[in-house]
Amino acid sequence: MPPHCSICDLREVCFPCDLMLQGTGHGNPMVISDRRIKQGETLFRAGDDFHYLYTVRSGFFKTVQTLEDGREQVTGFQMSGDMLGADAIGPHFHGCTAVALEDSRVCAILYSHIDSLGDTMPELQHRLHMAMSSEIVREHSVMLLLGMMTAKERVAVFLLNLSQRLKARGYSPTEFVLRMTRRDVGSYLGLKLETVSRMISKFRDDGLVSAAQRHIRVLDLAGLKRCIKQVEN
Amino acid sequence: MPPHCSICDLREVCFPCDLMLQGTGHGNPMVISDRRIKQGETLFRAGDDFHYLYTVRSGFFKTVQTLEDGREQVTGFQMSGDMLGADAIGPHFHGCTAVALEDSRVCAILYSHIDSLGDTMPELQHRLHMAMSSEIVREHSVMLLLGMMTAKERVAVFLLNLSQRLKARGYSPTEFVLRMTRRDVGSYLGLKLETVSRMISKFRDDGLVSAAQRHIRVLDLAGLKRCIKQVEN
DNA sequence: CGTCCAGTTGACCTCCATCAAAAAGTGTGG
DNA sequence: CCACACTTTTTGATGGAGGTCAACTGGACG
Repeated sequence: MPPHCSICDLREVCFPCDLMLQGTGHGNPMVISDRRIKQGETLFRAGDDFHYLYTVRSGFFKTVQTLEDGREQVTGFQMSGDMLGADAIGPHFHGCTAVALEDSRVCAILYSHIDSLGDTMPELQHRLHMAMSSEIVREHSVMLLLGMMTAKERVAVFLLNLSQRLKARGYSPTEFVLRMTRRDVGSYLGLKLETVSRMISKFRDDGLVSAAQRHIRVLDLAGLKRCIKQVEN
Repeated sequence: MPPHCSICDLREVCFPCDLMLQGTGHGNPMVISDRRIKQGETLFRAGDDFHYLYTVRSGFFKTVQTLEDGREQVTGFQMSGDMLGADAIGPHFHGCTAVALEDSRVCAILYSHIDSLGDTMPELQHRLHMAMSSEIVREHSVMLLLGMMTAKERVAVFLLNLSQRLKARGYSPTEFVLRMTRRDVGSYLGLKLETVSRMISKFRDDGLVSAAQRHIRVLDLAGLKRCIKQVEN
């Protein structure tokens, strides 16, 4: 497993950072880096035993939660630096399925080692806390979105958030390709795919974005932001 | 601060359990137990500096998240044993406000000590992970509720979930008093208070519950469960 | 006893879901 | 390279679940 954290592009955003370099001393390397997942394949499935936390090295994932009756919802989209699998620490098995939306690479970190390494690497523990806490914060904002926002606002928030995250990773915040279908976007936002399509068309008609299928160009960032918060409650 | 974890009723559900007994060795007690919060008062407010994680000893809280434009949503209800404040670990300040819905008591645990105590108490770290992970799981299920369920299903899920949690704490699962207003319930479920009221009235008309204001008696648990999953998607 | 807030219920309306059809894109095998 | 099948996206027409507005009821409390 060639690439180690010290030379990883994600040192700044990946939660274990380069703390893992020295391994565990148990004879096993703590990080399995550069596991590859092809587009459409799963990193883990709901119900799988929990052993590893993952961080995305490159590529794009969605996590899907399923209800007993078969209904399912996308609970998140993960890109480079994002953590996957933390919801499995409590129950000891994965509650959602992680699907690669393009060919991707991940690092896998053996959780049992993180959990028992507080003594030698207190900083590592703290970073895991930070990552999990951030996930809770993110989910609170999704709850606000799902509970309080109109369809137009939801799609605007989605695009702005994606733009923001791409920018933070050095990509263009104004021109990008969606890796997920309208159905996935709708599922994440609590909308039907037709509604997502309509809202994007509306943004196009209003001159806020230019959109051809999954290729999005944001023309008026401020205008998109103005689409939010125009509802009173 | 008289009551210590070893004699606490919540040993089984409270995440730090009785691991805290010995204090930190820094001269400060690690746990401030039995802090009292009166009905209507806040334990912390959005924007407050983060120092303590809390667990509810007795009473009932709601957490409220606010959007820039003033819209706000209830993101959770917490009862004995539940943790409060974990969303502040990452940002170092609280993102939501915790309001006591009845006179309540909490334990406060100094986070900086948890964070630096991995060496002496690895089990404590793991329990914090578990608690945070469980919160993520819970929020995933709320996302499903907000994104996929009808008003009737949401209210049924809410009542069943409350019943379940009360039962786990030794209270009657079929007869209880809501500590929150219809507006709070609606905010949590992404519904208007009138809709919540209508759904409860409907359950009453269907003989599933008897409800007089906040006093709820569940008459047909199985019937309530059947209200869920009758939607196809 | 009057005030105030929470809760209930009704009438109406709006936003988004649903259903449908066509267009555009993608992949596969001949 | 093209034909064909299949998926994704767009757009229109219609309907329904839940929001909005309003009136009324009933406890709680001074």
